[in-house]
Amino acid sequence: MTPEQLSTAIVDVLTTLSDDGVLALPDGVPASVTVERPRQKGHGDYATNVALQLAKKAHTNPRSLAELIGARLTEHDSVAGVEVAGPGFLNVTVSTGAQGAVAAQVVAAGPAYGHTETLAGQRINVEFISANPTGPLHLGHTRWAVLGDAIGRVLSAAGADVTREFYINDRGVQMNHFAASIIAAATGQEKPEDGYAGGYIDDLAKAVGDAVPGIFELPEPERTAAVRAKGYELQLAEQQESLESFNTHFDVWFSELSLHEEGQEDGGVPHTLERLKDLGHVYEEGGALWMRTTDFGDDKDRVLIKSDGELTYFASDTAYYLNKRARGFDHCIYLLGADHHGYVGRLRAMAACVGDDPDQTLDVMIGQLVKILREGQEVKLSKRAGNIVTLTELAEEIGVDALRYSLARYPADSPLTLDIAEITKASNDNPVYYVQYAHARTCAMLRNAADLGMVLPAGLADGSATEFDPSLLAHERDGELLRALAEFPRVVAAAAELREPHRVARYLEETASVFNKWYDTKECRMLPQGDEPVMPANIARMVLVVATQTVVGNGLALLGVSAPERM
RNA sequence: GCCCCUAUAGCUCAGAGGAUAGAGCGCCGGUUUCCUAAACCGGGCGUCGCAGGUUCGAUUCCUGCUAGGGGCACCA
Repeated sequence: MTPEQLSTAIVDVLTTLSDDGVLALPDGVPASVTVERPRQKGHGDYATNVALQLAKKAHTNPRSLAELIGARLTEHDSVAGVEVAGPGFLNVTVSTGAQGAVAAQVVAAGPAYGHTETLAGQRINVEFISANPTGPLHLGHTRWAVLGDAIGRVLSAAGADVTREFYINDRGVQMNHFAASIIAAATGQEKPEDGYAGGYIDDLAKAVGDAVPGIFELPEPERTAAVRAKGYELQLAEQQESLESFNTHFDVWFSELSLHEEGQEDGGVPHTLERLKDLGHVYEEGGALWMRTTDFGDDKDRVLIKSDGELTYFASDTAYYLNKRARGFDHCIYLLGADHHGYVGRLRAMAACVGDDPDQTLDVMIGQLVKILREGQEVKLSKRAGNIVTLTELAEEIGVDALRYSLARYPADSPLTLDIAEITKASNDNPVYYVQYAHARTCAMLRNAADLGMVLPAGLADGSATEFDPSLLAHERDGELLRALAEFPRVVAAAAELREPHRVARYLEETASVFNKWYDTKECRMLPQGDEPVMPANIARMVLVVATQTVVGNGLALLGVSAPERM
């Protein structure tokens, strides 16, 4: 019996009581009730506060209501006992067989276990990183790479239709600075004011020259245009490769420039400006075109076209938003760094200006910045040469799994300090290895089981597995592990709804710990010892181990971290 | 001045309004004729920043303060 099934059982009891006229609920029977794992041993396998919640509405006191519900709930086949405790909690003990059956449910679901339909029907666009294609991705992008990717995976697992999108800022003066910097490096000139520096520019200059011989000898403005195009191409490819090798995948690489091209209907910049004018939210002042975002809570109005005729970044942003909406997305998630939090107000106002309710369609997540310690010293990021910490370097130094996991286990709004020494430690001190080890351990056990000729019972999916007796998982440790595994779908659903993938990581650490304790319990040995024959209890525990392997493997997959079979 | 985030054990941090607030690290001590000891067991650590409020119940929600970080462009 999973917590969801228990919740349903309690709702059924409430419905019965209500139908029988024993209980009067003015607002009707709730669709679901809260079922949680009590922190305290002795408070049952599961507890519900339903009586505390409903007592006032039902004009009774919590304890009497709890007694009433408890009496009926006890009759349920899967419920072994119910106690009323404290101010009116119901502490429920699940029957051994019903609890053990969870293992079969997990194994039957396999890679789909943990997936739900809680966000089914939602089309969600997750935009993250969205760096300028003028340099390598660095530490500042790495956290969003991990979180955005994991949020995408978790949303998909909750049934949403997800598109992960990278917005390429390939338009604007920075692209010309970029080209000028490459040309300066190639021709041995001083780097220009506002230019880009760093060793990667020298490398890029060489690569551009190799790719297009004679490119630096072209006359202007052909030279700048050609260098800009080739440099952009190479730099974008470098970003894409580094993300691919970081196990971070995008469905769409969206060019800002494309918003300005001919033929863009919905979401094209000219079209967007027309639409805004029609909607009456723009005005001219001082030779510039403004959007009246203050009508919708922004601090000040924002410029769309500068007095020199140049379009602002905000004009592209607005067009891009409309473009996403025109592509059918109900929710647009933006992951931005804390240094961009000032954008939240204008993005929301902009959505309101075009007739949307930002509470419904916009989800701007502001992530706090990451500090990194090397040998106890903060690594200072600087745009000056040599002081850039790139995603690729970090992944090489720390390892993709350890880096991803270390960033994924904290909520986005928590400021974060990563100590390189700590997260590169290949030991149980390091949560990533602790979790991966639990997975590797299940694999080792199952290899041994296979050697002994143990096979997983057939028919686990439809409950016809006669060789699996769930009531043999009767040890206290069996119950703890089963309840941990039963939690997984709720954790994934919560992670998706709250856009908090760190919940998956924390859950995995907890589950790995419960599994290791189970493993060290003599009474719960999965393999027969010596020349003992394989008993039904060994088979039952084997199902439990496969279930654990499934959950840990599925959970790591949601974080984009590998689940090794050996370590 | 205005806005956002944060404040929980010595350190790094979890903690969808629930019962006696947790984990890891660090410190001390133990466990292996037994499926991977990258594991497990034991030992102590707290005015949940401060003050009000909502609630049967607040570390959690609201308000005000205090402290730290970040942000307030016709930049990209």
